[in-house]
Amino acid sequence: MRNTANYHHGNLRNELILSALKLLDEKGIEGVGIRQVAREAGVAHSAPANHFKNKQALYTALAIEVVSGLLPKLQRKVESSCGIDVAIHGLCQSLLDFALMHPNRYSLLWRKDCVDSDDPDLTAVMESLYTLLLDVCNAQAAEKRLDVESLAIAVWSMLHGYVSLRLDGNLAQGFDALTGADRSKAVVDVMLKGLL
Amino acid sequence: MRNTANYHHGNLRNELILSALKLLDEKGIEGVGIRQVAREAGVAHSAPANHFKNKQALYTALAIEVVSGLLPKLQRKVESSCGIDVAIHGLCQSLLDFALMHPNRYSLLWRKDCVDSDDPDLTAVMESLYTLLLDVCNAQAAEKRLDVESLAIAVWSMLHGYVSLRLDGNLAQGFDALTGADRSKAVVDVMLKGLL
DNA sequence: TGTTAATATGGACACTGTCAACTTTAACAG
DNA sequence: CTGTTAAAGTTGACAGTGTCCATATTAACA
Repeated sequence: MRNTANYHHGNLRNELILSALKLLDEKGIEGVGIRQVAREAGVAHSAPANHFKNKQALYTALAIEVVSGLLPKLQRKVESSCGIDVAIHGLCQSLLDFALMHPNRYSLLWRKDCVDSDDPDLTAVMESLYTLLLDVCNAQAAEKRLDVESLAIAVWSMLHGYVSLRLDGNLAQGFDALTGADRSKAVVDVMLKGLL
Repeated sequence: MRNTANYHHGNLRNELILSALKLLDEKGIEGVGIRQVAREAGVAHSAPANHFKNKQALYTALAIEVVSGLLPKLQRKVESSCGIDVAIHGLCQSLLDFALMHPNRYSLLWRKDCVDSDDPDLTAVMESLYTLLLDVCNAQAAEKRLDVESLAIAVWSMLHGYVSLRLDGNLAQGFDALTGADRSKAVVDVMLKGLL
């Protein structure tokens, strides 16, 4: 389970995921095919079949890898924030940063035509994400007498929507005409100020 | 340019788009291939090449068709609303209804890996959509002393985000715990109440 | 040391998008 | 009315894909 040079690779599954991640970052999900991943990893075109029964299974494992990399960053950000307002802002900003830095990784998470949404491991990490958001919204919801879930969904919708529009190129990166602030900061501010 | 039965079809381009639309509704964008569309229309696998130089070009024409069908509905809704608040709510609700009724059509519009975002005809209809939103936001923005664009982007982000999450199956269709209203209505209310 | 199961290989199959050569027909000039 | 031309349809081919199968190699273990 350690060597890399022989017939039996020993760690191919992980290496395939890393190759897939590289291809994802470089060319988007369309550039991640089973055969291409195999080429990138230097193995035969049919080797991945031993570790992923499907292309969908490969994509699912890739999505899990992405979320697993994102989750601790967000958790650290929330924990290091003092004050609930700061925590929400920090969470939103961190997710925005991640999405702009790794657009293809972020996009994959919502491609239900690629990923197996019913996979228990994937749903587990996704629920961790959602739980993180719920915790941050809890205090606010009580104070404002709102249903926690409705509030969380509202925050999550705003953020996800803005990120998606940015990534799809429908929004230019501009500046708020009144405040002069960077638009993404301005929009997040406008949205959160309204809700909180 | 009239007959449909002969070697020269006369109206194949439109018929191909209709076939593509049918396949899109039934199986999602993955089910819309050049050969499948040709089969659905009952022509040879290479006939579409005379009308669409690319698969991307076919998708782009399909997206234009979708937006062209959506746009007048929204315009009618806005015009028939008295009061700017009602207009915004109506616009949001109408778009939400459309997206939930034709999820695959809505999703296609944001698949920049499928569609040619630089196509002049597509950008034209998309800008019509955005202009509609800007108009509706204008009065509100002046009153609240906000940058029109930041406000419009915020509204648009919220709505698009919520719709996307719903369509991706990440949100169950539930009810607000406090008001008992349908969740989608509750969330739209929460978001708009905050902003307006 | 011999057996077994895991894992990698190469070949095959149906399917795809795209291209090229060909056929049919509509449109139009004379 | 006729002959030419270009548009619009056809078939055939090609490389690339995901998936399955039989085979070969080797790690683990009795």
